[in-house]
Amino acid sequence: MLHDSFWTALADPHRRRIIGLLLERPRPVGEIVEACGLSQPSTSKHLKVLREAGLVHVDQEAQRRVYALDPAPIADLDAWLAPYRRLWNERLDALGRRLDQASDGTDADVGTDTDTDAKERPPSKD
Amino acid sequence: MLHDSFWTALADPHRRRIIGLLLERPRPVGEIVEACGLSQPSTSKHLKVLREAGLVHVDQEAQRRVYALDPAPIADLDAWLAPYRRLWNERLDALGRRLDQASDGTDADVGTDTDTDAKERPPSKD
DNA sequence: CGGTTATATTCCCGTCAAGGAATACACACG
DNA sequence: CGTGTGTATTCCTTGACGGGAATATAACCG
Repeated sequence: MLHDSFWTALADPHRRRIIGLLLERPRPVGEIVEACGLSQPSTSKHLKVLREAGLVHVDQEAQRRVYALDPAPIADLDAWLAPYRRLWNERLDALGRRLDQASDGTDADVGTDTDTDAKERPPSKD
Repeated sequence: MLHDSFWTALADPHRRRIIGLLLERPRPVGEIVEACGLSQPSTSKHLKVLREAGLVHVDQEAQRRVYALDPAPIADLDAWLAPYRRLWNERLDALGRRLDQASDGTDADVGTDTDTDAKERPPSKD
Protein backbone atom coordinates (compact mmCIF):
# COMPACT_ATOMS: atom_id res chain seq x y z
CA MET A 1 0.00 0.00 0.00
CA LEU A 2 0.93 3.61 -0.46
CA HIS A 3 1.43 5.50 2.72
CA ASP A 4 1.42 9.18 3.36
CA SER A 5 5.16 9.53 3.13
CA PHE A 6 5.06 8.42 -0.45
CA TRP A 7 2.66 11.14 -1.54
CA THR A 8 4.39 13.72 0.58
CA ALA A 9 7.67 12.79 -1.04
CA LEU A 10 6.25 13.19 -4.52
CA ALA A 11 4.50 16.43 -3.68
CA ASP A 12 7.69 18.41 -4.00
CA PRO A 13 8.85 19.40 -7.50
CA HIS A 14 12.52 19.14 -6.61
CA ARG A 15 12.02 15.63 -5.38
CA ARG A 16 10.17 14.68 -8.52
CA ARG A 17 13.07 16.14 -10.43
CA ILE A 18 15.45 13.96 -8.45
CA ILE A 19 13.32 10.92 -9.16
CA GLY A 20 13.50 11.79 -12.83
CA LEU A 21 17.27 12.09 -12.67
CA LEU A 22 17.55 8.75 -10.96
CA LEU A 23 15.41 7.18 -13.61
CA GLU A 24 18.17 7.78 -16.11
CA ARG A 25 20.79 6.25 -13.88
CA PRO A 26 21.91 6.05 -10.27
CA ARG A 27 23.80 9.13 -9.18
CA PRO A 28 25.94 10.34 -6.32
CA VAL A 29 24.67 13.25 -4.28
CA GLY A 30 27.03 15.74 -5.87
CA GLU A 31 25.57 15.18 -9.26
CA ILE A 32 22.06 15.72 -7.97
CA VAL A 33 23.08 18.89 -6.21
CA GLU A 34 24.46 20.24 -9.43
CA ALA A 35 21.51 19.18 -11.54
CA CYS A 36 18.94 20.64 -9.15
CA GLY A 37 20.72 23.85 -8.39
CA LEU A 38 19.97 23.42 -4.72
CA SER A 39 22.39 23.63 -1.88
CA GLN A 40 23.94 20.38 -0.80
CA PRO A 41 22.19 20.27 2.58
CA SER A 42 18.83 20.89 1.01
CA THR A 43 19.44 18.16 -1.49
CA SER A 44 20.48 15.76 1.22
CA LYS A 45 17.28 16.50 3.07
CA HIS A 46 15.20 15.79 0.01
CA LEU A 47 17.07 12.56 -0.48
CA LYS A 48 16.31 11.62 3.07
CA VAL A 49 12.61 12.15 2.48
CA LEU A 50 12.78 10.01 -0.62
CA ARG A 51 14.69 7.34 1.26
CA GLU A 52 12.19 7.25 4.08
CA ALA A 53 9.38 7.00 1.61
CA GLY A 54 11.07 3.95 0.14
CA LEU A 55 11.44 5.56 -3.25
CA VAL A 56 15.19 5.38 -3.40
CA HIS A 57 17.98 3.48 -1.76
CA VAL A 58 21.60 4.37 -1.36
CA ASP A 59 24.77 2.47 -2.09
CA GLN A 60 27.88 3.60 -0.32
CA GLU A 61 30.95 3.77 -2.54
CA ALA A 62 33.85 4.99 -0.50
CA GLN A 63 32.87 8.47 0.68
CA ARG A 64 30.31 8.85 -2.01
CA ARG A 65 26.74 7.73 -1.68
CA VAL A 66 25.11 6.69 -4.87
CA TYR A 67 21.36 6.97 -4.92
CA ALA A 68 19.17 4.77 -7.07
CA LEU A 69 15.51 4.41 -7.72
CA ASP A 70 13.51 1.72 -6.00
CA PRO A 71 10.87 0.29 -8.28
CA ALA A 72 8.50 -1.12 -5.68
CA PRO A 73 6.61 2.08 -4.84
CA ILE A 74 6.10 2.71 -8.50
CA ALA A 75 4.35 -0.61 -8.71
CA ASP A 76 2.28 0.41 -5.72
CA LEU A 77 1.30 3.62 -7.38
CA ASP A 78 0.33 1.64 -10.42
CA ALA A 79 -1.88 -0.52 -8.25
CA TRP A 80 -3.40 2.52 -6.60
CA LEU A 81 -4.15 3.88 -9.99
CA ALA A 82 -5.88 0.77 -11.24
CA PRO A 83 -9.44 1.46 -10.09
CA TYR A 84 -9.25 4.97 -11.50
CA ARG A 85 -7.94 3.67 -14.75
CA ARG A 86 -11.08 1.65 -15.01
CA LEU A 87 -13.13 4.81 -14.83
CA TRP A 88 -10.95 6.44 -17.39
CA ASN A 89 -11.34 3.53 -19.77
CA GLU A 90 -15.07 3.66 -19.39
CA ARG A 91 -14.98 7.25 -20.46
CA LEU A 92 -12.93 6.45 -23.51
CA ASP A 93 -15.38 3.71 -24.18
CA ALA A 94 -18.26 6.10 -24.15
CA LEU A 95 -16.35 8.52 -26.31
CA GLY A 96 -15.60 5.76 -28.75
CA ARG A 97 -19.21 4.81 -28.91
CA ARG A 98 -20.16 8.38 -29.55
CA LEU A 99 -17.57 8.62 -32.28
CA ASP A 100 -18.98 5.50 -33.82
CA GLN A 101 -22.40 6.95 -33.77
CA ALA A 102 -21.20 10.23 -35.15
CA SER A 103 -19.32 8.66 -38.03
CA ASP A 104 -22.60 7.12 -38.99
CA GLY A 105 -22.90 9.30 -42.06
CA THR A 106 -21.58 12.54 -40.66
CA ASP A 107 -17.96 13.34 -40.27
CA ALA A 108 -18.08 14.78 -36.79
CA ASP A 109 -14.84 16.07 -35.41
CA VAL A 110 -15.51 15.58 -31.78
CA GLY A 111 -14.07 18.27 -29.59
CA THR A 112 -10.44 18.41 -28.74
CA ASP A 113 -8.18 16.07 -30.55
CA THR A 114 -6.38 14.43 -27.74
CA ASP A 115 -4.44 11.45 -28.93
CA THR A 116 -7.18 9.12 -27.93
CA ASP A 117 -6.15 5.62 -28.68
CA ALA A 118 -9.39 4.21 -27.48
CA LYS A 119 -9.09 1.16 -29.57
CA GLU A 120 -7.48 -1.52 -27.44
CA ARG A 121 -7.95 -1.90 -23.76
CA PRO A 122 -8.46 -4.62 -21.23
CA PRO A 123 -12.07 -5.54 -20.75
CA SER A 124 -13.60 -3.29 -18.20
CA LYS A 125 -15.72 -5.02 -15.69
CA ASP A 126 -18.46 -3.12 -13.97
CA MET B 1 1.20 17.58 -18.43
CA LEU B 2 0.98 16.92 -14.74
CA HIS B 3 0.88 20.21 -12.98
CA ASP B 4 2.24 20.97 -9.59
CA SER B 5 -1.28 21.53 -8.40
CA PHE B 6 -2.08 17.95 -9.21
CA TRP B 7 0.57 16.55 -6.88
CA THR B 8 -0.20 19.10 -4.23
CA ALA B 9 -3.84 18.11 -4.40
CA LEU B 10 -3.02 14.47 -3.97
CA ALA B 11 -0.59 15.12 -1.17
CA ASP B 12 -3.36 15.51 1.38
CA PRO B 13 -4.92 12.34 2.82
CA HIS B 14 -8.35 13.92 3.13
CA ARG B 15 -8.30 14.87 -0.47
CA ARG B 16 -7.26 11.40 -1.50
CA ARG B 17 -10.13 10.13 0.59
CA ILE B 18 -12.47 12.42 -1.31
CA ILE B 19 -11.10 11.19 -4.58
CA GLY B 20 -11.78 7.67 -3.41
CA LEU B 21 -15.33 8.54 -2.47
CA LEU B 22 -15.92 10.12 -5.84
CA LEU B 23 -14.61 7.04 -7.54
CA GLU B 24 -17.61 5.13 -6.27
CA ARG B 25 -20.01 7.73 -7.51
CA PRO B 26 -20.49 11.47 -7.81
CA ARG B 27 -21.56 13.05 -4.55
CA PRO B 28 -22.89 16.33 -3.24
CA VAL B 29 -20.76 18.24 -0.77
CA GLY B 30 -22.87 17.27 2.20
CA GLU B 31 -22.16 13.63 1.69
CA ILE B 32 -18.46 14.26 1.51
CA VAL B 33 -18.54 16.34 4.65
CA GLU B 34 -20.21 13.52 6.49
CA ALA B 35 -17.95 10.83 5.11
CA CYS B 36 -14.77 12.73 5.91
CA GLY B 37 -15.78 13.99 9.32
CA LEU B 38 -14.45 17.40 8.46
CA SER B 39 -16.23 20.69 8.83
CA GLN B 40 -18.14 21.89 5.82
CA PRO B 41 -15.84 24.86 5.13
CA SER B 42 -12.78 22.70 5.32
CA THR B 43 -14.32 20.22 2.94
CA SER B 44 -15.26 22.97 0.53
CA LYS B 45 -11.72 24.20 0.58
CA HIS B 46 -10.38 20.76 -0.24
CA LEU B 47 -12.87 20.49 -3.05
CA LYS B 48 -11.65 23.78 -4.37
CA VAL B 49 -8.10 22.51 -4.45
CA LEU B 50 -9.22 19.41 -6.28
CA ARG B 51 -11.21 21.49 -8.72
CA GLU B 52 -8.30 23.77 -9.46
CA ALA B 53 -6.09 20.77 -9.99
CA GLY B 54 -8.56 19.53 -12.57
CA LEU B 55 -9.21 16.36 -10.66
CA VAL B 56 -12.90 16.92 -10.17
CA HIS B 57 -15.65 18.95 -11.68
CA VAL B 58 -18.92 20.08 -10.24
CA ASP B 59 -22.47 19.87 -11.51
CA GLN B 60 -24.97 22.22 -10.06
CA GLU B 61 -28.26 20.65 -9.20
CA ALA B 62 -30.53 23.22 -7.67
CA GLN B 63 -28.76 24.36 -4.51
CA ARG B 64 -26.66 21.27 -4.34
CA ARG B 65 -23.34 20.89 -6.06
CA VAL B 66 -22.51 17.41 -7.09
CA TYR B 67 -18.83 16.68 -7.45
CA ALA B 68 -17.52 14.06 -9.79
CA LEU B 69 -14.14 12.70 -10.72
CA ASP B 70 -12.43 13.89 -13.85
CA PRO B 71 -10.58 11.08 -15.58
CA ALA B 72 -8.08 13.12 -17.56
CA PRO B 73 -5.50 13.69 -14.82
CA ILE B 74 -5.58 10.03 -14.04
CA ALA B 75 -4.57 9.37 -17.60
CA ASP B 76 -1.82 11.92 -17.19
CA LEU B 77 -0.56 10.24 -14.09
CA ASP B 78 -0.55 6.99 -15.96
CA ALA B 79 1.55 8.59 -18.65
CA TRP B 80 3.91 10.03 -16.06
CA LEU B 81 4.28 6.62 -14.60
CA ALA B 82 5.13 4.92 -17.87
CA PRO B 83 8.91 5.40 -17.92
CA TYR B 84 9.13 4.21 -14.35
CA ARG B 85 7.06 1.21 -15.16
CA ARG B 86 9.72 0.33 -17.69
CA LEU B 87 12.34 0.25 -14.98
CA TRP B 88 10.12 -1.82 -12.84
CA ASN B 89 9.52 -4.31 -15.63
CA GLU B 90 13.22 -4.58 -16.23
CA ARG B 91 13.67 -5.48 -12.60
CA LEU B 92 11.10 -8.21 -12.83
CA ASP B 93 12.82 -9.36 -15.94
CA ALA B 94 16.15 -9.58 -14.23
CA LEU B 95 14.61 -11.40 -11.35
CA GLY B 96 13.05 -13.85 -13.76
CA ARG B 97 16.36 -14.47 -15.44
CA ARG B 98 18.07 -15.05 -12.17
CA LEU B 99 15.41 -17.49 -11.13
CA ASP B 100 15.84 -19.23 -14.42
CA GLN B 101 19.53 -19.48 -14.01
CA ALA B 102 19.06 -20.88 -10.55
CA SER B 103 16.79 -23.60 -11.85
CA ASP B 104 19.62 -25.28 -13.79
CA GLY B 105 20.59 -24.80 -17.40
CA THR B 106 17.52 -26.03 -19.15
CA ASP B 107 16.41 -23.85 -22.00
CA ALA B 108 15.89 -20.61 -20.18
CA ASP B 109 13.72 -18.44 -22.29
CA VAL B 110 12.07 -15.92 -20.10
CA GLY B 111 11.39 -12.63 -21.80
CA THR B 112 14.61 -11.63 -23.45
CA ASP B 113 12.68 -8.54 -24.33
CA THR B 114 10.27 -6.45 -22.37
CA ASP B 115 7.25 -8.44 -23.25
CA THR B 116 6.28 -8.25 -19.66
CA ASP B 117 3.99 -5.39 -20.47
CA ALA B 118 1.12 -6.10 -18.25
CA LYS B 119 -0.92 -3.70 -20.29
CA GLU B 120 -0.45 -1.46 -23.23
CA ARG B 121 0.90 1.93 -22.42
CA PRO B 122 -0.66 5.11 -23.63
CA PRO B 123 1.77 7.41 -25.42
CA SER B 124 3.92 9.01 -22.81
CA LYS B 125 4.67 12.64 -22.82
CA ASP B 126 5.87 14.80 -20.01
C1' DC C 1 -40.02 39.40 -0.46
C1' DG C 2 -38.51 36.45 3.58
C1' DG C 3 -36.85 32.28 5.16
C1' DT C 4 -34.37 28.01 4.65
C1' DT C 5 -31.03 24.94 2.80
C1' DA C 6 -26.57 24.03 0.57
C1' DT C 7 -22.20 25.58 -0.36
C1' DA C 8 -18.37 29.00 -0.75
C1' DT C 9 -15.29 32.47 1.25
C1' DT C 10 -12.89 35.09 4.82
C1' DC C 11 -10.38 35.62 9.05
C1' DC C 12 -7.30 33.98 12.31
C1' DC C 13 -4.22 30.89 14.32
C1' DG C 14 -1.23 26.85 15.00
C1' DT C 15 1.72 23.68 12.67
C1' DC C 16 4.82 22.09 9.48
C1' DA C 17 7.89 22.00 5.60
C1' DA C 18 11.63 24.13 2.81
C1' DG C 19 15.74 26.68 2.40
C1' DG C 20 20.46 28.42 3.66
C1' DA C 21 24.40 28.66 6.88
C1' DA C 22 27.05 26.49 9.99
C1' DT C 23 28.54 22.26 11.74
C1' DA C 24 29.29 17.33 12.38
C1' DC C 25 30.38 12.89 10.61
C1' DA C 26 32.67 9.26 7.57
C1' DC C 27 36.02 7.67 4.78
C1' DA C 28 40.22 7.81 1.82
C1' DC C 29 44.99 9.14 1.40
C1' DG C 30 49.51 10.56 2.49
C1' DC D 1 47.24 10.80 12.82
C1' DG D 2 46.03 14.86 10.14
C1' DT D 3 43.89 16.67 6.04
C1' DG D 4 40.55 16.87 2.43
C1' DT D 5 36.41 15.45 0.16
C1' DG D 6 31.71 14.02 0.16
C1' DT D 7 27.51 13.80 2.64
C1' DA D 8 24.36 14.18 6.71
C1' DT D 9 22.41 16.87 10.50
C1' DT D 10 21.15 20.88 13.30
C1' DC D 11 19.51 25.59 13.89
C1' DC D 12 16.80 29.23 12.55
C1' DT D 13 13.67 31.85 9.81
C1' DT D 14 10.01 32.23 6.67
C1' DG D 15 6.06 31.07 4.08
C1' DA D 16 2.44 27.88 2.89
C1' DC D 17 -1.21 24.78 4.46
C1' DG D 18 -4.99 22.94 7.29
C1' DG D 19 -8.62 23.64 10.57
C1' DG D 20 -12.69 25.88 12.75
C1' DA D 21 -15.86 29.86 13.47
C1' DA D 22 -18.17 33.37 11.45
C1' DT D 23 -19.97 35.26 7.37
C1' DA D 24 -21.34 35.66 2.53
C1' DT D 25 -23.61 33.87 -1.59
C1' DA D 26 -26.92 31.27 -4.29
C1' DA D 27 -31.03 28.77 -5.15
C1' DC D 28 -35.40 26.92 -3.95
C1' DC D 29 -40.06 27.49 -1.45
C1' DG D 30 -43.97 29.64 0.21
